[in-house]
Amino acid sequence: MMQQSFCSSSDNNNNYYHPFEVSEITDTPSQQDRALAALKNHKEAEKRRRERINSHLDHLRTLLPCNSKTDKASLLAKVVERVKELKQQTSQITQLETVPSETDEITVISAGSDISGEGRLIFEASLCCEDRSDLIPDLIEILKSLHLKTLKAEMATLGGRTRNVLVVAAEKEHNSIESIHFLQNSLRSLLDRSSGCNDRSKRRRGLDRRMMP
Amino acid sequence: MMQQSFCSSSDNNNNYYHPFEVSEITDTPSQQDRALAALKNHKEAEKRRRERINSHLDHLRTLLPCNSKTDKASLLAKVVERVKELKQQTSQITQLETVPSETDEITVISAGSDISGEGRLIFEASLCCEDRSDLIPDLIEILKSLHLKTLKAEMATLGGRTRNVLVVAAEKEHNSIESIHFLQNSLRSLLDRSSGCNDRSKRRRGLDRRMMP
DNA sequence: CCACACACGTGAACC
DNA sequence: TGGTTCACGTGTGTG
Repeated sequence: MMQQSFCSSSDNNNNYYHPFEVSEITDTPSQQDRALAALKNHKEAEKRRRERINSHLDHLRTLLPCNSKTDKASLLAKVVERVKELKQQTSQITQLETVPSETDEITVISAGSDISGEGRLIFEASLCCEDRSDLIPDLIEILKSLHLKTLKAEMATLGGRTRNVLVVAAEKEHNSIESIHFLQNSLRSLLDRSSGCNDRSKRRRGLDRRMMP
Repeated sequence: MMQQSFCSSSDNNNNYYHPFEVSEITDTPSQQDRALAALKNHKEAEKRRRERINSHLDHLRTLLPCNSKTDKASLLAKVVERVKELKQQTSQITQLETVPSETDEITVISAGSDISGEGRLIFEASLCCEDRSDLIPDLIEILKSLHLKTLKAEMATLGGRTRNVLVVAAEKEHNSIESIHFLQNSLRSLLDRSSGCNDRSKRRRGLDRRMMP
């Protein structure tokens, strides 16, 4: 190790004051000094870089379920897993358009947009119809019967109409297309139950109101 | 530098037939062989280790909003931020007890349980009272007026009673204690508006029904 | 002794 | 040019 720094930087020859110390290289003393200083600089900069990286790694160790003795590689592997996991959990929990419209609507779409498909199937179901007090209980019953887990629910009411947007997760063992159709049909029957008791004469109660601004 | 590759891999001295090539070292030829093989092994193992770490770093690069040319250190800094952010987002989006009780209740608690206090203030507000159709719009109006962002809303109705559990976030510039009291008072007035029109004679409509099983 | 993981100093490459 | 980042081979410590 020592010979590295020796032969690379500290070699100096043709020193005017100590000509015998220098033998085979043709650098001037000033060139020597400069090279030496550069090497020292380089060494210190590299050390700072290592410290910066390691400090971030230590920080990550405190954020994950692992002690301070876990490998760098294992730690990074855990980090990768955790980021993927958290990303999937939160990717669908974002802004949705929840303002009720004047026309009844049912939409059920697959929302598994991220690449890592190792999680559950995620759907976004939207139901827009006249408001009624039993709507939510009925909706809950439907989700329960279909074994769907609600990750997020947004509800907005405006002028007697309501829009409910649900992000739901189905277990992996279920078929994606089937689950979508079941949910669509169930919501359709729910909407049919509501029709006939419309009350369009209600005045709008205010401006845009949404659960998640 | 050269002597590294020289003595490590490509050179093969310690030839039994040229013992004089080794002069000042006291190792026997077999010892030399073993040392050389060990060094080669070591070199290769270290390379594998580097590749393992870098492969995880590359994987992380694909998971974050950054190109493939970002620094290791900057990348790790981004990862730290992202994990903290996602952790906070999802730490509060977990199971909550949402079954309505027979007694009216209002609770507002600070839910900023994670150490990193650089995020928004997070509260969990729970309101349990008789169900009425205007409850949700009124609740939305309150959150809007207090500039609170709803991260999660759970609602359950059971036998004409309802429990709403909200996880809300307040901007950093607001005072934590003040926001809690404002929210508590607003919910109290909301509950007062409901009282007087109770309808306890309603039969329970079913068993436990909750939005998020 | 060997397998493993880490820090170090250095040359190369890129602005 | 100098400043910064990377890969490399090596020394060292721990199990």
